[in-house]
Amino acid sequence: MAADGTRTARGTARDRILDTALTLFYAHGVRAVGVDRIIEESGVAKATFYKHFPAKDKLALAYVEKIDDVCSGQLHGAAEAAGPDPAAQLVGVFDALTGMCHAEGFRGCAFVNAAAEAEPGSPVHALAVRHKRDVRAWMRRLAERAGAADPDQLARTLTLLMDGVLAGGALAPDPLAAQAAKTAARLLVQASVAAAAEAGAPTEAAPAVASEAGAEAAADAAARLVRTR
Amino acid sequence: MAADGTRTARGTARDRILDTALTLFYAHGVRAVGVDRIIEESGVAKATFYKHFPAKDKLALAYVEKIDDVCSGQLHGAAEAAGPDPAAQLVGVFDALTGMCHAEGFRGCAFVNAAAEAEPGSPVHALAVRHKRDVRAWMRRLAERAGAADPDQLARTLTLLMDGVLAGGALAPDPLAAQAAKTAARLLVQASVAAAAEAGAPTEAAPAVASEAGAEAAADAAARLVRTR
DNA sequence: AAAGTAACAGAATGTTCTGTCTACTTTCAA
DNA sequence: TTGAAAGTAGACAGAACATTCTGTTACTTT
Repeated sequence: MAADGTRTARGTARDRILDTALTLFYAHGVRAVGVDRIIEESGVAKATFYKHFPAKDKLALAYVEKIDDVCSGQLHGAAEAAGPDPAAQLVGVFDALTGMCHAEGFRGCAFVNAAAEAEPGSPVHALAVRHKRDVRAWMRRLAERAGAADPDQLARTLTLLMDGVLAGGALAPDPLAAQAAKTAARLLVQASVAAAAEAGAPTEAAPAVASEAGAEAAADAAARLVRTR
Repeated sequence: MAADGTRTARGTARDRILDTALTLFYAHGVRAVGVDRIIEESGVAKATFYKHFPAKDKLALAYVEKIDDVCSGQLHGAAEAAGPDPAAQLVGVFDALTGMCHAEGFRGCAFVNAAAEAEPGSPVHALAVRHKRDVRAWMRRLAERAGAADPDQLARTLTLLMDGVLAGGALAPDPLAAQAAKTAARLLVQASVAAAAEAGAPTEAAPAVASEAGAEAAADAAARLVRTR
């Protein structure tokens, strides 16, 4: 075995450390897991550990970076799977949440959890902030392309729903939460798109009592909301 | 001073400990704050500390209990301030979130943060779960009294928004988040109530294309959603 | 006046954790 | 073949942390 030199059981020593940290940090929290345990469970020598990660903080940062990659990938994947229509993609994103919530050992949003343990100015916290900002910016672009009346507002609201599913999911393990969020998202997207479809001046128009098109679409969506699933 | 015997600067020794813990635990996390620091900052003797809280875990539990009281009080207060109409109360709850987000040192949902550091079976975690469940049950009752088409679904969706504001607020300090959530909540409540107002059979009716009343209300709300603020 | 209670001050203990250091082994490439 | 690179095993120092223990002060109740 280990025909490729520095690799043992699975992957590089660095990969094993990071994989182990991913599991343990997410399951128990960054502070609750000592380096000794990571070293033992990844089957690596202590010197090797500190060669790759000069301090525990660096490993924590690498952990959040990895989560960033994985999470963004899942969101983008779910959006693409919903087809080419941006409005459908905005709704499709919520399928990724369903997957996350049903994953074995789901324990809420890794960014929120990690940030809860990190000091507000720290690299880990900053990275978590950036991740959330990037997701919202991405959804804002989707909302623009979908022709939403106020892309900023829509993106904000949808990311609130997403955060709610992930964060709240750690406490109230409600399998219907993601479903409810998706249904609400569909309503919000349709209402925003429909309302924009007619109001010529999108910003600060008159009292603007929405006319037929918007009303019908919103009502249609509302009816769907009502019928739960 | 200290005319009442066992009290020193402010309140009982126990109160001072709990107050200090409230501040420090929320600001830095439960694990990050040592008992020594709490003892020092609350100006209490070590023996006194361990007399009131036999272990740090007990203090952590008391901390979450206190947060439970405070938070529930704020939510109920905001609902009452919105007047007697249950639908208005459901929306008014979101005013409490605005207050929380703008409070000095806001760092997200204390329950989510505490749960992130606690093991899933632990008392602290269980209490956080119960809190979220209670809030949702309370909102479900409000939704029932408001005549929502599906109170369960509506309560679920609204609590998702709330969790999103609180949890996400720790990362992306967005002052408009609570506002956006409230706007979306108003839309969702109106849509649900309006849709129920006409469908004789509330559950599994026909395709039920919503008629005037629901359409108008939903559209009105949609228009408001569109105009951001 | 005596006893009881609640608080104070701070030393001492044992565990846990991070990070360093020494010494030996394996692997690949020059 | 030799030597750099990467790894293994584990002892060790030093800090932090939770918890216990000893002894003192002050006020209240009997």
